[in-house]
Parts: sequence; C-alpha cells; structure tokens
Amino acid sequence: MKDMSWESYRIFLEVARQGGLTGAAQVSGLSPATVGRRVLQLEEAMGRPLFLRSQTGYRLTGEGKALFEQLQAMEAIARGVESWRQEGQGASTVRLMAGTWVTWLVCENMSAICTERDPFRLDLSVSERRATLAHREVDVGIRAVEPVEPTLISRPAGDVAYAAYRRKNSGETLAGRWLAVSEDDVVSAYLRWPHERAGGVIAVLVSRPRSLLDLVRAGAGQAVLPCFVGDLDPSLERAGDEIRELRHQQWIVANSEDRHRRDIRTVSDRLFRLLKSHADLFAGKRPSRT
Amino acid sequence: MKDMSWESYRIFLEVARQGGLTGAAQVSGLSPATVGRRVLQLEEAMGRPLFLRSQTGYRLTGEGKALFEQLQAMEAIARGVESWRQEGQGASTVRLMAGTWVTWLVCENMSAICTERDPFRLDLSVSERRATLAHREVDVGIRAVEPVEPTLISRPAGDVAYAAYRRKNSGETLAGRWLAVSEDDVVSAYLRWPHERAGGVIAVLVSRPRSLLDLVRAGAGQAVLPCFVGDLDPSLERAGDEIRELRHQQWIVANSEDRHRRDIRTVSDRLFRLLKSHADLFAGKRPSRT
DNA sequence: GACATGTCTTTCATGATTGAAAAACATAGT
DNA sequence: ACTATGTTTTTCAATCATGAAAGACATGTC
Repeated sequence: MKDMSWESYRIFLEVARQGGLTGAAQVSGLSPATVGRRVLQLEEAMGRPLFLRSQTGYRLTGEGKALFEQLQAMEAIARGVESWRQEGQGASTVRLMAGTWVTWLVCENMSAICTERDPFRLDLSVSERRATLAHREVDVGIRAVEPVEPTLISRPAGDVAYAAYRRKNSGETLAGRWLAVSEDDVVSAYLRWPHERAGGVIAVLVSRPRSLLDLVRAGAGQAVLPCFVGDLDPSLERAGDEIRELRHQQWIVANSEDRHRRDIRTVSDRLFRLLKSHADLFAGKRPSRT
Repeated sequence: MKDMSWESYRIFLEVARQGGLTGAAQVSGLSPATVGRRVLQLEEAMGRPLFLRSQTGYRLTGEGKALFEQLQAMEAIARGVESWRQEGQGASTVRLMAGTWVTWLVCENMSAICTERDPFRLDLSVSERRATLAHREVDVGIRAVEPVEPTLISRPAGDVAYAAYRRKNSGETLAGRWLAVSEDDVVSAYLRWPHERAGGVIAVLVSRPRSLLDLVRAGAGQAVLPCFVGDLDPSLERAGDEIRELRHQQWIVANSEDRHRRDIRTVSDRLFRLLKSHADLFAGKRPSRT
C-alpha cells in the first residue's frame, strides 16, 4: 500500500495542537472542509481512530497521542530546515521565549536586542504558551532551573530577587490587600506565594501576571513582583524586605544543534549582556534611581 | 511566506537517492514530469540550487547535500510511523540487513526465521546497498564491529573464521589460481586478503562475493570463504588452515527506539538462535558431516 | 425556552495539479 | 558517423483536490 502523505502529518499536527478543524484551517491556510477530509484519510490509512470528534472540537485519542509524539520530532527537524531556508534568503527569524517580566524588560530595551539594521526578525513569546526548546518551537529561552537535557546548552545569567510592592505613599492602608494571579494560572513560585503565605485576604485576582503591575500602579493593593520590575518603576515602593525564599538563578538556554546559527548566537549574546547590565537590579540591590 | 510542503521533502529525498527524476518517479508512483516540477518548486522556495542537472540525471549540490542530511533524519521518523501503522494493521515488515553469507544462511534456514504463520513480512537486503540503521532503513542488522552509536543495541553472536577453499580432489593443481572480488567492490577484510596476501596470481575477478562460491564449486580455483560456508558444502575442501588474522566477532544490532516492537524482537531472537546453533561452524571447528 | 455563537459536515462548481505523449538532448555502442 | 537508449523537459487534456456556502448540531446566554 502507498505510504501516507507527509503533508497529512503536518495537518494532523495542527489539528491536534489547535484542538479542532477551524483553528487548524486558519493557521495552515486551508479550509476546514479540506482539513477534515485530510484527517479522515489519515485515520483511514492508519487504520485507527486518532481523534474523538465532537461538535466542540477534536480531541486526541490515546493512539492519536502516540502519533503526535512521533510527529513532533519530525516537525522539529522541519523547523530546522525552515530556518535554514530563511537564512539563505537573508531573512531569518529568531524565536525568543521568556517569562512575563523578562519579556517586558526586552520590550523596554528592544534596541539592545534587535535593531532595524539586523538581518533577522524577532518572535517574542511569553512562556504561558509553553513552547518547548526540544521541539524547536523556540530558539532561545530563559529558564529558572538549569536544564538537564543534553541537547541544550545553557548559560547562567544571574540571580532574580522578589519583594512585595505597593504604590508610593500609600502607607499602611493597603497592608492586607493582596493582588494575585488565579491559582489556575499559577506557573511560578512567586505567583503561588500570595496564596500560601500572605496573611491577609486576596483582594483582586487576575489571570495574567502583567496585570499585577498595572493594579499596583493604580493603588489597588500590593503584589509580589521581581525586584527589577518593582524597583525600576518610580511610582512604586517596596512593602517589605526581599522574600529570600523566592530568590533563584536564571539561565539562557538554546538548542545545541543550532550552534552554527549566527543570528541565534547574536540574540543570545545580547540578551546575556542586557541581563548582566541589570544584574544588580535583578538581584534586588536597590540602586539609586537617576 | 508559506512554508514549503512536507510532501516536496519526500520527493526531494527520493530524487537525491535515485539520482534522477525517472527513478524517483518510479518508486514514488508519480510521473517524471511532476517530480521535476516539484523539485523546481522546492529549489525556488529554498532560494538555492539543490541539484546539478544534466541529461544523465540529477546530482546534489553542496547545499543539496546539507538539506539531504537534515531530511534523512525526518525520514527516519516517518519510517517509524509507517511501521507503527503497519503494526496496527497486523501486517508489519521487518527489514533485515546482513552480509552475503549470513543472508545465504538465512535463506537456507528461512523456516527458522519467518514462517507462513508469522504475522510479519521479512525484507532481506544484502549490505552492498549500504543501508543504515541510524536512519531506520533497516530494523535488524549484522555487523562485524561492535557499534558505538548509543542509539543502537547490540548482542554478540559468536566468532567467524575464514579459510581458503577448493573443489574436493582437485589436488594441488589449483594452488596458485585465486578467485577474488574486484577491488572496487571490496568491502570486508576477507575480500581484500587475496589481493594483499595471496602469493599466486588472481585467475578470475567477480563483482559479487556470492559468485566466489559458484566458481569454487565449478573447480575454477580457490577462494577465501567463511568456514561456515565452505565447511557446509560437501563438494568443497579446505586448501590450508584457518586464516587467523581474518577471524572476527559479529554482532546483531537493532535500533533501541524500536525496543517495543514485538516482531523485531522475534526476528532478532530467532536470528540469534540460528547463529548460535551454527556457532561451531562459524568458529571453524569442522564438525563431522552427517 | 428561545436565541446566538461556535463547531463540524456536506454539496457542488471552480481551479490547480497531474500524467501521457511528444520533443529535445546527451551518451554509449556499433 | 549513425543509431539506440537513456535521460530531462515541454505541451495539453483530464482528473483530482480544493474552497465557498449552506446545512446540521451542540453549547452557553439571556
């Protein structure tokens, strides 16, 4: 029997990722009708059900999950080829993944990472959409734990300190009013802290960490933030000492197979310099503001 | 810009492997016309020449070779998926690679490896077409050196001894008449031996080792053969002692990622038993013939 | 309970992709 | 020098895959 078309593999991956035909159709530039047909053919060829169909979308079956695992590895290589292609056309893309606050810092200092004259484009993605380096979904990442995968190379980029912050001159009126991220969206230790350790009640819940800063600025309460965020904001002040138990190191991580890519190296180096130049801020050593 | 179609990748691989449009068209079931078109599109999309075109066929450029390397890894995964598919349909295929003589032994004892009642098919390929385990072109292989790749698992399967053979009762008349494989086709030490060490002249050159046995049987001269081949043939006798310097171990090798495949395990085990049951013959301990 | 909104699925005309055949071309052998 | 055989490339008709729109259906909202 003829082999299954590789093109169906890619469509399958997108349907599995997007959780439905509509989403997959949009990102792949096809129509939902075609996507549905191709998935049907693939299941036919594979001789097993790959999805659980419902009016609300497609969910992977157990066997579908097994296939998904395999094909992700295939996609990783395809991504490598894709960037090799872009490289040849002098228009490469570096995908940088970071947490909410490092992303924020990068945005504030974009000119230190990527200027108009650089021959590459930058794709920033926050870690909520948990992209994986192993599958080459991103080229450079920032992690709070040292990676163990042998296929990754990492470089330590200093400590990160945390403290509670409130609007300046708000005195003790906000003492018990904590701002926090809803527990469903908690992905890091510092986000869990208000839930576990804060004595007072939690006044406002938000779904994105970024909103914490906006709320504190507005005087809605106090929240735990990285020191390099809180200390950099002139309208904020610390509501207590550094929370030592949250301090951790951070690493810049890249895929070792992409060692040869100049653009990745460039971004990685510049990011390293940016973090180093803010090392004192990251570590919570409150410098005198200019 | 839209990504390149994965289907083009597969076509590219086949053209690179077959060295032309015609060959690729046959194995992929397309017409030469479309294959040519798809390659053209791929080159367009990649923005670089991938092949050197000539009336005699397609040859990879340097950049084409780079792409070929990448895509081979992709194909390896696709092969894994393909056998997973076949497995689900209860009709799997085990690809076994071996040298000329082990292949011969397997053919003679096919019932010990794969019978009608087994739920899998066997693809035998001799090592001349140098298939690689790493790229999953074969599932089980026999090697004369212990593999170092960490992705492979190996199992020692005894020693292999060599000696010179001639037709029985041909006396000393054939003393200097060596039969050998032409130097271009020499892939193993025992094939090189007649060229380097034989005192006499080489009477007949053939391109395939298998022909050596036929020639010796016909009384055309003497040739170096594995003992398990020569000693098993009642019409042959040794023309000298074992050639100790050629003795080596052999290993059964499989891809460790296919550990879970029952059919591969079965073939591997049966092959192991077959080799073990002939261990004395392999080692050159001439047993009394029945 | 009606309704709005989001899905997947089906239908059918359109258009892109394909294959067969012929052409153009190089190579090897006589 | 010529022919035979292999290749790639072009041409054109026909098939096949595709998309738009409509249908069917569940889910959540008012």
